[in-house]
Amino acid sequence: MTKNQYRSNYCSELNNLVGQKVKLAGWVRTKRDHGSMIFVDLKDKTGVAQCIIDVSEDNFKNIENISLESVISVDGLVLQRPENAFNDKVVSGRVEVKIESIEVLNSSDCLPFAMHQNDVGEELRLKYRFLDLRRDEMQSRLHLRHEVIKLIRHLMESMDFIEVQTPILTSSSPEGARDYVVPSRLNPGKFYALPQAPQQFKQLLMVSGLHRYYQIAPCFRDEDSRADRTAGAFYQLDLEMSFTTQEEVFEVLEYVMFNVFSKFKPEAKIERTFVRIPYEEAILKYGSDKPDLRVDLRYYDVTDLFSENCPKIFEKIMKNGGKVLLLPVKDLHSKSRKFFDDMQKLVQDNGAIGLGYILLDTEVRGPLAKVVSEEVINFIKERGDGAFFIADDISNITKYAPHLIKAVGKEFDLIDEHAYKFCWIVDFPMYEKVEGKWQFSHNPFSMPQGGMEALVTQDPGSIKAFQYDLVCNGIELTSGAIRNHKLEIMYKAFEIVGYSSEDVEKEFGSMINAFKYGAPPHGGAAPGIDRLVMLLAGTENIREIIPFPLSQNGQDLMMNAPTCISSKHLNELGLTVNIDKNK
RNA sequence: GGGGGUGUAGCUCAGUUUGGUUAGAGCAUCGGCUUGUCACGCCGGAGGUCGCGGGUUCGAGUCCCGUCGCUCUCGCCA
Repeated sequence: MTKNQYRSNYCSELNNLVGQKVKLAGWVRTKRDHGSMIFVDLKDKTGVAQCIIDVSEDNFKNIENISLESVISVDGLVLQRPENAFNDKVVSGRVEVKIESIEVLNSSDCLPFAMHQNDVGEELRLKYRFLDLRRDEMQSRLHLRHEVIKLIRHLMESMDFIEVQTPILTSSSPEGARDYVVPSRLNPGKFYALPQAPQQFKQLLMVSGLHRYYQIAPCFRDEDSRADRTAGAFYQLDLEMSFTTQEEVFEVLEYVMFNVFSKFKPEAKIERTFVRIPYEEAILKYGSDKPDLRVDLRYYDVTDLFSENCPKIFEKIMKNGGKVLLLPVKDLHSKSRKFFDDMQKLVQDNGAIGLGYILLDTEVRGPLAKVVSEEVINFIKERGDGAFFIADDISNITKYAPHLIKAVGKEFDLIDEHAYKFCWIVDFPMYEKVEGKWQFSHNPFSMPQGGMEALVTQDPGSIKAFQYDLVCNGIELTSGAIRNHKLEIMYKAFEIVGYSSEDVEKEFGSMINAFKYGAPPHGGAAPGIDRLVMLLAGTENIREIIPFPLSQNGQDLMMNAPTCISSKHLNELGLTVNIDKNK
């Protein structure tokens, strides 16, 4: 502890200083006025110290008017409290400071909300974020975020990764999310884009001969926000390795996640290595490529059991290549009609046509009882005493199947709320068909499994990529890939989605050019830092662990961003604003 | 861009279903009392453009239309 003009000690280190003079500085958290004597709880970074003002002494006239959250510095004597006044809820609760002199360093206006209040509306909290962050709960979130990032840096450096800063002003790229753009004064009419991720830069660093790169990198995507997706900027642990394999990337991230969760969630006892689930299997078992493995339920693909004796209602779906999935549930027959109606409504609200179910108790009951075969009944019997059926296109099933599995899991108490269940989703399809045209289903720079031969000989829909996600509790924490570092394979891969080599060179010129000069095989991933901290903090929305988040509409309610700029400013940039101001 | 929720005192909310006296409560604030409290306590006062604009009505916090903020969500997020 270095003494300075403001303090000699912190509030939580007074227990062994009885009889000594100290100087403390901090915020007036609460005041308790007993007439001739006032208790002041002084709060600093370490905690709270109770200070006493004896108002009968002349030098404290009017001091009872000192407002809450004012910043003060006090000189005083540390005293043992009377035994009946111990407060063991506070570290320094057995001592107190008798104030001898007090200096108001900055007084506070009347507060917009009380510091102990934890039901303040988010709008007000964002407007007064500096006060909101002063609350204990938010302080601990700031500290958690710092500790997580500090540990990550340590872990990455222990594995020979070096941190490199990449540009914030870069060029717009055609694929992906909407860009945030910044007008260029020196190049009127032209715009920078803020990077959606340092994707191309980190690949270029691999070409530069960097062995292992990482960065706590800001990423900017101009898309609508969600509870787990903030507007504006978010942060990734961006990493890339040369001469690497998918397995090696997994090892690195399993090491990071294991250490981070072991430190901050030791009671969760997470696995040292994570289960791998091929994309197709995840979709059929959980209806999702980000399954929440805490829920002890799964679907079964029973399409084949319906190939003969197909009930009429499933006929059309199956003819068009749809699937029939079965969700067996124990004790399902005990549920009321209302529960089934609720589930029906849930899936329909999320795009399902309907929801079938069968109950097996003394007899076979339910809307599908009459139409399914003995074989199906037996299949259910082995796994429960009832089951839900969904029959639909796979692309549609993924919209509601995860909701159903979660709701049923909740109803039957089959969710281990305190667990952290990780899995790798692997073998993502390279392409998907959208409105009759092939598109990259993920990152266009991923290496197709099977390389050039696969691109030339296989149906695009059957080609898998070295593309993987790391999922925890139904949240996509990481996306990554082994990259395509061979130009001829790149051109071919783009050709399938309708890009000529000229198009590719035009859109991704810098990377294409670099790949002509000795690009090593490389790959990496990018875990979302905010989502990781959110998981560790257990908050309902991601803004709780972001110091200064934007609102859902992308506004900073404290700084009043974004704002209009002056016409002089616009002229300098060669811009005219073309919106109806009256609107 | 679509759908849902929400907006009343500085804060958290009641009142809106069924239009009708001066729009209430708790906390905070202000004044008074108070020497062992610790989110101290007791007494009293002040505090309102019911988000904003328009309409219906003798009369609107309440009904209708429009609009804005916040939020959840679908689309979107290679």
